[in-house]
Amino acid sequence: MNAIAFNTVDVRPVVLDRRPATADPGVRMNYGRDEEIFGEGEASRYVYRVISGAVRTYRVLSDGRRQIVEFHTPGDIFGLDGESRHALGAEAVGETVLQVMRRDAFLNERGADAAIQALLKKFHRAQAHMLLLGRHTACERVAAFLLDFRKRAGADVLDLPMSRQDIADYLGLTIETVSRTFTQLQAARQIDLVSCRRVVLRNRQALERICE
Amino acid sequence: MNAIAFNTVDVRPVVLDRRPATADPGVRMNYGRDEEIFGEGEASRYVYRVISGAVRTYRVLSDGRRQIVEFHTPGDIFGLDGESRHALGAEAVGETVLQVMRRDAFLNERGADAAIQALLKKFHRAQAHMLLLGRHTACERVAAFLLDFRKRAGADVLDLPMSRQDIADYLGLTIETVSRTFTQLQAARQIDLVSCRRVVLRNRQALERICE
DNA sequence: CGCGACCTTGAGATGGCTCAATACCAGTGG
DNA sequence: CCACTGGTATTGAGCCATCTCAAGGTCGCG
Repeated sequence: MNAIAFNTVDVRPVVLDRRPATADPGVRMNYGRDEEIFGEGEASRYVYRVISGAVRTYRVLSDGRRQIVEFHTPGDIFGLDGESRHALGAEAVGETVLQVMRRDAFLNERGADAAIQALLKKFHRAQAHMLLLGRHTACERVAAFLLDFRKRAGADVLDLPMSRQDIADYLGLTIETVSRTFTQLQAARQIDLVSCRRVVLRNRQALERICE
Repeated sequence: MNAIAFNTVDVRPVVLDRRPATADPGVRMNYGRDEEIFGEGEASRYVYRVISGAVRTYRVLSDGRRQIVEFHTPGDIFGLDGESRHALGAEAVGETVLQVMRRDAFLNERGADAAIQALLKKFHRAQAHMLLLGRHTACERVAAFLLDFRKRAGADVLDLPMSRQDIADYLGLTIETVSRTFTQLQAARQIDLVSCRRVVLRNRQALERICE
């Protein structure tokens, strides 16, 4: 089980904030490891905010190839993909707690501003990810991935909640290539693999240089 | 590296236009081939709708690698990337006419609904593109690209406005691979290369099968 | 202690890349 | 009308980053 509760930090409004009558304060739900939150093609009625844990959103091709579109960690909002139906599937990476809101409430009542901000942010991330997938080498991808998680964690010691396979499917690589790249970065003294899920960044600047 | 030009700019604001007080119907502007519409990092004050022609939005790495994030054809809206500054650059692919609107007007006054719809659509496309870049073969990418343009054109005869280099940078391939793949598809009787910019789809179903 | 899930490592195969030559085509000037 | 030029596209040959296939290794847990 994940002893890796990604951040204890930031527990946002642990309080169901007081909010105008109509607005949906959000219900909390718990999900276990690999549990499905919603499936591709399913009606999209809710929007989710990660309270703790982590979520992956993904698409799969009929032959099993999978692309993880994004990992969501505490504070992130997801579920806005697709119009009336989800274009992506979503699963909990480890034990995860989510705040669930009605989608229409989020998009409308609540003042569309929050929705627009969330969407702009997602769109921005999507662009960066495209550049990564289209034009970066394996090493650059892994370095960017680590730096992204460093940013979320706020510290150089990362407890990655996801498996190598998840990372591979996120970066558009194979599990073997991801593993080898980790090993390489360790050999280059840029990271320390304390365990396979625990990575310490030893030389952040070098990693940043790799990504340019 | 990319064959991006330094062609002489051809007069920007060909436009004048009576602009009603608040509700912004949009000013029209013309752009010449390869002319910059906005640059990466530039303040993002406007949102654009393509009237005619085509636009590419892209990012470049310092060493010249370029990823075209999206092609925009008539009816498409772009310029919503980034928050206060553009995360992408935008250039006219060929002679292009745009309708320009103030960004804040688009996002607010105008009823955020249009903005949300546009963003959701873009986000959706971005996801599909990630799957393409991360998990598709060269052949699948080119087939998907052609089908995407077929959809926009509404006919099996496509007049592609962009160069092979543009296509390559959009699909995360090299120009040579794109060229070879076109040749292959022609050999397989799935397309006809009337000229390098004019492609006829001879067997759409086969192409769809390639993309699954 | 042994099982199962996951990760790492090795060796060989390969798709797409790089480098390089050639072809095409429109414009230009002789 | 043709030769020349510059930009773009195609084709070929060899290479290399990443993938595939396969064999161990590690670790948590019953």
